[in-house]
Amino acid sequence: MPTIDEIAKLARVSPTTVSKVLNNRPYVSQATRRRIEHVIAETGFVPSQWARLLSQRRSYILGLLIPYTSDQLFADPHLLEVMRGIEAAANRYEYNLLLSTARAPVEAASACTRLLRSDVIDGAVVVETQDLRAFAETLGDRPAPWVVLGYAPAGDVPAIHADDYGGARDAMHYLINQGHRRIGVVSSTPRPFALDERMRGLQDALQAVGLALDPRLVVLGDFSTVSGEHAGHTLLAHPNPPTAIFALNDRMAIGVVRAATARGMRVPEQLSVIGFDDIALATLLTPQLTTVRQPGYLLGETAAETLFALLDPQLTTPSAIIPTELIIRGSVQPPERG
Amino acid sequence: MPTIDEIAKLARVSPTTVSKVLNNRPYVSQATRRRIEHVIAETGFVPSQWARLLSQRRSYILGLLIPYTSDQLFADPHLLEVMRGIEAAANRYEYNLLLSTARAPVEAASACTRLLRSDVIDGAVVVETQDLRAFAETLGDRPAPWVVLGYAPAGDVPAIHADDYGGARDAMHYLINQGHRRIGVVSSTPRPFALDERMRGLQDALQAVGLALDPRLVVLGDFSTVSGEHAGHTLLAHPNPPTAIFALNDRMAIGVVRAATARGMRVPEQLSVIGFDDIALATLLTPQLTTVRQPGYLLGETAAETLFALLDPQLTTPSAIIPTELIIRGSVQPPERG
DNA sequence: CTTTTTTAGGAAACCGCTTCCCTATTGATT
DNA sequence: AATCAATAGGGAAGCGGTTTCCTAAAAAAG
Repeated sequence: MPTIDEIAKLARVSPTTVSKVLNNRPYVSQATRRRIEHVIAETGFVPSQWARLLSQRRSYILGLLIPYTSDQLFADPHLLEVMRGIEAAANRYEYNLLLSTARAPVEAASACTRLLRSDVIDGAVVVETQDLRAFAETLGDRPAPWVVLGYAPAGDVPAIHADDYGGARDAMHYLINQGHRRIGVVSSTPRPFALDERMRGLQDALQAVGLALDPRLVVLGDFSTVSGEHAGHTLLAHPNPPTAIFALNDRMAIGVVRAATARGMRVPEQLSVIGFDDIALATLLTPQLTTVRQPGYLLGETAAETLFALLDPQLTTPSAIIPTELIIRGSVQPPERG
Repeated sequence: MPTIDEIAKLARVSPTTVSKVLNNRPYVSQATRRRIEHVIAETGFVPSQWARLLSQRRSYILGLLIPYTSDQLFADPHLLEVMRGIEAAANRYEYNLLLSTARAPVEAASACTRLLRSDVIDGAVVVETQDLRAFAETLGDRPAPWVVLGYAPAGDVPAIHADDYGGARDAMHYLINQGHRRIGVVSSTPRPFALDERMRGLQDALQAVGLALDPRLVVLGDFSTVSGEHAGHTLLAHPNPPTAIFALNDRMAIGVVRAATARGMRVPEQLSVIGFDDIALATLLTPQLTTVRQPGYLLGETAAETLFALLDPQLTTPSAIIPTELIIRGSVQPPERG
């Protein structure tokens, strides 16, 4: 690989002049510029990023720090959708994406910390995790700017998340309006802030009509389809089973549907199911899943845009809440008269 | 962010000695080492990657060059599975993954070329693309080592791919054994090498029993579900429609099933459908899709491992062919007597 | 007790590019 | 014709580490 000095020598100019050409700066004559460009094309010279960045202090690399194991990441269609949004935005700014996942949940924080303290990336989108608060504190002096995708641990870092509260409230409201009174909930543990918000939203919807959540009808999963299936069985085995189940994400909702089917129950005739996220799979089921749409692409895009704004010191970047939308499809109907 | 000089000053030593400590080199006394380590911990110092790499010539960043638009990437479950494998392997070697997709198909090659010629990444896994041959030629002198995921354009770059030929041959063989004689094929355009191989495999299976592919029963899609749906309609509208359809990837197979259903046909009773890839969705359909499993995770993992071996100059790394497996589920059965 | 080897540590060059600042030439202004 | 501004280009000092080479002190060998 040639260096700028060799190019300079070949073009019979100084490295300074070559640098000017490389960076489109003025004060180079047409003739010289052309000569240098010709040599560059000839040799296939690509300036060293490292060296360039050492002096320029920009790597044009955006970190995407996902404190999960890669298995968890790739199993989550919603998160992938978010990633797609981030990718698109990064692309628009000619940034590359550096993906960092954790080998084990434990070491997630330290890997993120290292990256944010280092100068490899110009900034990062950090996906919310349990110990984000502790994480934020270990960051120290002057980390690269970052944005959290989820709920912020401290006040000073912008947080981008969907309107989990409103979405869950609307969904529950819809179930109530359809006539359901015994409603099961599949939540999860450990519970990120987003799920707290969803729980709060659905409880408020219940309270608004004088109902309350029966704690025996709340079962915990871990976001996966199989955990939803287990949860479904648990709920349906109840002596007085619910007529509707609200799973706090779509994958678990699919599990619930599967559990119901396995028990010979028909959805939505004998059991209404509602999910959260609106992943692509939701429309491929029969019946198609009624759910709350959380626009993953937009979330990712907004997070990245917020970060890019942050890279420009004079801009202030606010947190953002992305609206959700109730998508009514075929998995909910009024309960049968028993 | 502190620099090595400041650390040196604080620890009352020279930068050289600090560097020794940072890189675990000998010739530093216990006392001095401890003192320096203490200062480093105190200040939260993280050495600059850029600077370090300028002299060390390793970035510990692996490129994943996917010459598609990010939309195409994230729409392809098989490719995501491959990515998961690469991620896992990279993680094992403490490498980070730099994801580079193309904004437009056209500029894919140039972006890849730039990255491979630059020193940002230590090496790359390049997903096969149409113009890979031309691409390989523009690489010039001494690009970073790379591995192609798919079929190699030239002899000297290792290529990792599944046994597309054998998989397609086995699938077709199975259809024939089930008694099918009029078999439709949904291929694609532009056609990567992998699809050539699949076509070759299925044609050989037909020839082995004295049959030939009816060119009127070959329809082209573009890998997407909707294109499969179109293809399905086209094939089924044929005056003498096929009794089985072999879609050369699962997404198109799903489209075919959808088309059949829309026309009031039952799968597999009136139409057998077989796919290729075995994406997760294949088991969620009713009927579950019979398909050829292409182990995406293993493919990705193998590609990454091959690349890491390549990074070590004394090792030679061969290409690899990953076996496929026919997964028999519910979407194929013998044709009805007409 | 001298001589040789090993250990501990530092000075300075270097990695490849950018940038600040300086000089010489050309063109525009008066 | 003299003055001033703009243009073209280069020298050299960083950026933040690593590495080579050197010296002095301590340990081992004779």
